[in-house]
Amino acid sequence: MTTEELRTMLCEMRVEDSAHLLLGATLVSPIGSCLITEVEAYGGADDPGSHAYRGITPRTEPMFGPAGHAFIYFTYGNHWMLCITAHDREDAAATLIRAGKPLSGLEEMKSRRAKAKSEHDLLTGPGKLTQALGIDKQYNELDLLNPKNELYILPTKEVIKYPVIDVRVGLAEGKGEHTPWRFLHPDYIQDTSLPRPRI
DNA sequence: CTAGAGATGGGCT
DNA sequence: GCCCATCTCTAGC
Repeated sequence: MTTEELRTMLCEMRVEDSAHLLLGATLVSPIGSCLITEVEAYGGADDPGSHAYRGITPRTEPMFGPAGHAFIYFTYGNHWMLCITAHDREDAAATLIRAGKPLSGLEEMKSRRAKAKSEHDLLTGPGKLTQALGIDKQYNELDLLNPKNELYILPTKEVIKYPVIDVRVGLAEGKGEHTPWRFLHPDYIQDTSLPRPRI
């Protein structure tokens, strides 16, 4: 699959299928790269757990834009979250990158994550991953399917046939907390964030 | 190992 | 003012 073929698929697929497709892909930044081991899907007007649930705002605008671009937002006073926008229909959608396995730039990632107690702690969480890879608002809305950009994604060589599926993390009651839109790479289940998947 | 709570600041109800 | 798609530290097994 080429990046342009991935773009076409993201445009046409439901967001939960896009999330599944992004498992096992490679995320590259100027700091280093990683294999994507955990993702979550977020929708729009039908998804009370999504920031886009109440419609478009300056912050959520990228979720309503073209597929394959970065949606990066700040939360909890400390953390940047990286999402990849999904389908090009009227409604919003994006996939949150929650965890990864380091592929290159290990030393640079360690120096950016001084508080990590082990290599396992480097990318096992959405805020940890952006900190380790140097991802912040500067890349918001960037086209992630153009390898000429500083931040981009390379498609997985083989689609993960049987992802581990779980409910999404951190959603309050009534916010779609039972929707099974968390996908984990079965071969790297140790490289995913807490809480542990229920399976 | 687990559970609980504090930190922290931008967005919006 | 309240709400977070979180991380880290501490206390207690």
